[in-house]
Amino acid sequence: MRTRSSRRAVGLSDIAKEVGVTVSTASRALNGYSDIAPDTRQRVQEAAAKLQYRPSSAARRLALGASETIGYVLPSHTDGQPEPFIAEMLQGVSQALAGKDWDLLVSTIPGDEKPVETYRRLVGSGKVSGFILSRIRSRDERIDLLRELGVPFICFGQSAASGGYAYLDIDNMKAFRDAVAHFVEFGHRRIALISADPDYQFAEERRLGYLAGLKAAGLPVRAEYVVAADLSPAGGRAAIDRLMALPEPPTAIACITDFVALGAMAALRDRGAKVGRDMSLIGYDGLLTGAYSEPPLSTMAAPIREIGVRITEILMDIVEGAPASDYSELWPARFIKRASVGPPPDR
Amino acid sequence: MRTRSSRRAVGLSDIAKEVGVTVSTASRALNGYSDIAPDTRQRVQEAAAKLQYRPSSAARRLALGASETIGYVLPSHTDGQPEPFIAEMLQGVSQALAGKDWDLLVSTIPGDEKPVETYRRLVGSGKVSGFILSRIRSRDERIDLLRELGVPFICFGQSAASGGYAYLDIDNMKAFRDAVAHFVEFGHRRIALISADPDYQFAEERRLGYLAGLKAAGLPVRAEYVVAADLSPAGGRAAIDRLMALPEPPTAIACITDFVALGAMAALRDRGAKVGRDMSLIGYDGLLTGAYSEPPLSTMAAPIREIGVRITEILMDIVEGAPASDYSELWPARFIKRASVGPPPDR
DNA sequence: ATCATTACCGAAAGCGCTTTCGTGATTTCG
DNA sequence: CGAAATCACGAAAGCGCTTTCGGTAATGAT
Repeated sequence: MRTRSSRRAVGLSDIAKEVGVTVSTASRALNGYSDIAPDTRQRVQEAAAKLQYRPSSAARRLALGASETIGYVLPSHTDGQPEPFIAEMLQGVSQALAGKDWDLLVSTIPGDEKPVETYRRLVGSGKVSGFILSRIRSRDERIDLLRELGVPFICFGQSAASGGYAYLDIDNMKAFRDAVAHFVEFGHRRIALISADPDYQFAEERRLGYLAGLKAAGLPVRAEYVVAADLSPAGGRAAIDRLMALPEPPTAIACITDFVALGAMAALRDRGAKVGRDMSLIGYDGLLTGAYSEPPLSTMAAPIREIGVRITEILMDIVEGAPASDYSELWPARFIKRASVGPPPDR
Repeated sequence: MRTRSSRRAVGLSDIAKEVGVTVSTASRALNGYSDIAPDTRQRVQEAAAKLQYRPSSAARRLALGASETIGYVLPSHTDGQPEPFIAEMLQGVSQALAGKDWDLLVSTIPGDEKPVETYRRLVGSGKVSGFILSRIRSRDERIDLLRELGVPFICFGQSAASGGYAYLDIDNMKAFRDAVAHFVEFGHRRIALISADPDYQFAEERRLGYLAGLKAAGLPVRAEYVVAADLSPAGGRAAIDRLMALPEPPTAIACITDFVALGAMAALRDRGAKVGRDMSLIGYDGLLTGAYSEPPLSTMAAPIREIGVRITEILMDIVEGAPASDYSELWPARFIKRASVGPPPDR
């Protein structure tokens, strides 16, 4: 039997007693009110430090009516494994939060619940005072809901809906325009795109970028060169099957995601095609594992972690009253050249 | 100017009013007290459902003195990217939590803070009522701290410290014994291990398993065949450099982690060695990307997500009073045979 | 020296819920 | 039929903090 810490957590009353003031004075001293004598404030602060005082977050939240926590609902992965960018994102988010002593609440959508219900529940119980949304859909009902509820949120990515909300996005169009341009530089003319459900706004933007790239190069658009895939390696595999079954297969493929590109690469290998020679590939995300594939995967990299940090800073501003519409940032993707791109094979 | 939902969140008083009882009755009705007339209870529940009542979590926590949230502190990755298993783990954890309406609080260790301080802070403010610990060290001060504080926790992995705490672990020893046995079956006799900081208990266990495997096969132990690496692809690369510089390099290598194995694979490729023919490799984790490397990586897979679920269930039990020492589970890793293992090259 | 400020702190209410206690109404039993 | 037991609910305190309000003492102005 261990001595179950019988000592209750130190509360405001403890430090008040220590200093010889009331809790209200102690509270105001700690919270920077001006009607506190400098000397008193000092003594309160010292006592707090000495006694290792940590305000009860529940009490604080109840009194304040604010939860000081931001929520992130994990995207329900279609495939077996969650997308790799999540952990990195969370790292950035919690890093930004730690500085202000806010919390990050991570949740999933229970199988028997509609997505919006999860958000509604979290808001209703006052657990969360702001959300980070990712994997935005062109018409995203989460945005509608949170707007209606008046709950602050920020999107990693944009929706097609009219503005008035905060977002931070990678310039998807430019990224894929650049990817195509890169292929073109190598002499490719039959360039395909493995995309995803066009309901994902980022997929749509990347497709637009792809089209813009073709146009800039004076290349024709071939409808059969754009295939939608699941956001997983398996999706990439399936897409390759379709693309290679074409009478005139492409010689280069821009992939919606590194994860997808990895699957595409494996499928090509199975078919005996050597990536970087028989087929060129560019992915998107900048996954570390992409650097270790064979061949290493060229990619448009997004600084997910930094995005997590920044997006969180913005969200905290909004929760504290800043107008959401003031915030919209578009960051460039960074092209990482590796060996998965080469000239088109000679006929 | 949107109509900032002026309607306050519906509270217990609202449903009490609706039904015509007091809040105390409503509360007891909702919480299953027996001194409530069945009819009254019914009406209260209906009103709660109708008004979409969600108890204020802050108020509840304050009154209850329990936070009903479990904490997970992200391991501070040495390398650039966080380890892939994290997202999957979190998925499992939050899934298990969702059922009981508990929360998952994710945090990081601020750069200027010692790890234990982060835990202490979270406990002190009453934000967390139990922790999930991963990447356990043989002498892990987090364990000491939480024990001293009397805070429930469960380890994914074991520490060398004496028992009395709950853990769930993969049978690391067996996994690596099996890996070696697998190599031996193929005729390998020069088998190496890329390990990690032996202060990680799992690294030590895997090393022990490796040694047991050698012994079972009557193979000699060669100290130079065991090298420690950073838990990243770069770590794998560096390890290969050391191993291949040996006068008599191994023909097979068990890798502490798939992530590490991927780096090793790339390094071998750079050296012109073909994995599966010139060198055999087995990893650990069962990462999806391992299936898409070239060649696909054989691995000892751990069902991370399920582990997350189970570990959370156990932790909740403990928080609710179950004795921690009752819980210790050892799960087997599942061997996934892919193409990275072949017979040793002929001399 | 008197009155209006200003500086500083205590008292107290309240955040929304849980839980103990007590009480009137109803039932049970000798 | 009266006393004891049971039932169903209301009243009220309390969780630990924040914040408004008021009051006393020290300061300034005249």
